[in-house]
Amino acid sequence: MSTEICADCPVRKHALCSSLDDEGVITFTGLCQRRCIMAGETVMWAGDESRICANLLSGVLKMVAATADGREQIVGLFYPADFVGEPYAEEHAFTVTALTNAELCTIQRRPFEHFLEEHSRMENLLLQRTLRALKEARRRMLCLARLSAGEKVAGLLIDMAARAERCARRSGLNQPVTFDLPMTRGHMADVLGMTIETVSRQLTKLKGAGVLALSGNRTVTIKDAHALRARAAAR
Amino acid sequence: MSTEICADCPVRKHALCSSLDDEGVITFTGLCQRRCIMAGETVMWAGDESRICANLLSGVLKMVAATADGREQIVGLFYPADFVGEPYAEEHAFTVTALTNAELCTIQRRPFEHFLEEHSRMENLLLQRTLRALKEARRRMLCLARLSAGEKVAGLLIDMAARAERCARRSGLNQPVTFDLPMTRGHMADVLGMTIETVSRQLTKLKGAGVLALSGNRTVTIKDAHALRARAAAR
DNA sequence: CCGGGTCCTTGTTCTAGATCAAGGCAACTG
DNA sequence: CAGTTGCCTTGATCTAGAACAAGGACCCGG
Repeated sequence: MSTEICADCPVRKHALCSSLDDEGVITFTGLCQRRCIMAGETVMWAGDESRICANLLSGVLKMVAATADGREQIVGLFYPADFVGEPYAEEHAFTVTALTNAELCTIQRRPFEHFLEEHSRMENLLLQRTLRALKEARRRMLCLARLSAGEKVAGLLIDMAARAERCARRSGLNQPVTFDLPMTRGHMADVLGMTIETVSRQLTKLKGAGVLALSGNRTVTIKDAHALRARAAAR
Repeated sequence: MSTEICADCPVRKHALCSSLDDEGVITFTGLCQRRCIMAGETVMWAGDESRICANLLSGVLKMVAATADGREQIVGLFYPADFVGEPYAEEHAFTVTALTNAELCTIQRRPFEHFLEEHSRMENLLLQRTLRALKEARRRMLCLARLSAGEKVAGLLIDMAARAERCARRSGLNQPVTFDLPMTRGHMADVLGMTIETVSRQLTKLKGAGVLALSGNRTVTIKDAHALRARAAAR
């Protein structure tokens, strides 16, 4: 019965849980609890005690670092099947907030750490994912520090298009030369370390150059992927 | 006999190996090989096959990300007892170069991964370190994207002073209100995502304000730690 | 159909920091 | 010890992008 919660899990093939055998899943499920989150709602607050971790089932979350005087930087985005939380940390270093409505499969941090000890395949998978996240974060450091506004925006569009494409594949759809941005201009600015205005201007420029078409605020069509890639330059 | 290599290991209490029991150490040592590196020498090249990992015994290394056209960003610094390398990755994403003469304890990547499988305490320690490195990288993203030149330099000085202090503690010395920068202005600029000139100007400004004293190019004395902290602002 | 959100675009001005340029100061080298 | 080299400082100028400001498009509730 406790496995039933997993029967309809949209990410059971991709989340951390994919490393578990049937018996492991049953134990794990017993420790988990599903939770729905509304867009804009915060899941973890920087400075709060780190009590829960979670697998993201659906929706998109942002992880935000902030200075004392309120400047903000998005330091990570989470998509379905991603693991969220800070095991082994006493308190959260960052605030995690939903960009869209979302669903989480949560687990208490301590029991989770304990579970890892006894399920080294999951521990190993988490290690591999953490290493990948670290690599990604380091790449982003180069982006934030050294790329121009144009390069940043082009790069982000490519990332988001790739993400959309993968999701489309998964759900069997096709051809996402057109896709919806999962975030506002403001969030794009927060990811790229720029202002809303500059993001907007760069998009307008890409549109003017015939690289993109924009319809509505969120829908983007990549008309010239080659040109877009050229503008992203980096790596 | 193979353990002898560890007998004089300067970091055996702090490196990944500290998670091993005697028998583990013996096995591990058999897989390791010490290697000396000259300042300026590169240990791993971005794009090359990821064949080795290492524990740093002495010296300081930098990890550099670069764009195709040569812009560079230091995305990580490694100090004694730190783990270097990219397990589970087919190729290196970043270039690792010695800032000072250094000594490494290297191990082939594949055998290392295999060893982790069988020594879950080490795997767990690596996981914890990787999580900490990730947190650190994310903090740095905020720094790179949102802090002013003055805040960046003040913050880096505080970090380096703290690092120097810890090393001094370890080796039994005291009072490192005065310490040596482990890097040139150019490296500081590469860490902070700015230019040499701006770093230099910020240091001159701090000196002028009586916060620091500079003697020679590398030696720094923090005269007013409180003021320095105030200038670092962030977090 | 109106009023007030929220989000986005566009124009103008301003500035932090990059870029360009010129020395200064040690430390080596022959 | 004159010359070279590497690293650092300081000054002058330039510019990408921030900051400020205004208005437009869309949506939703009454």
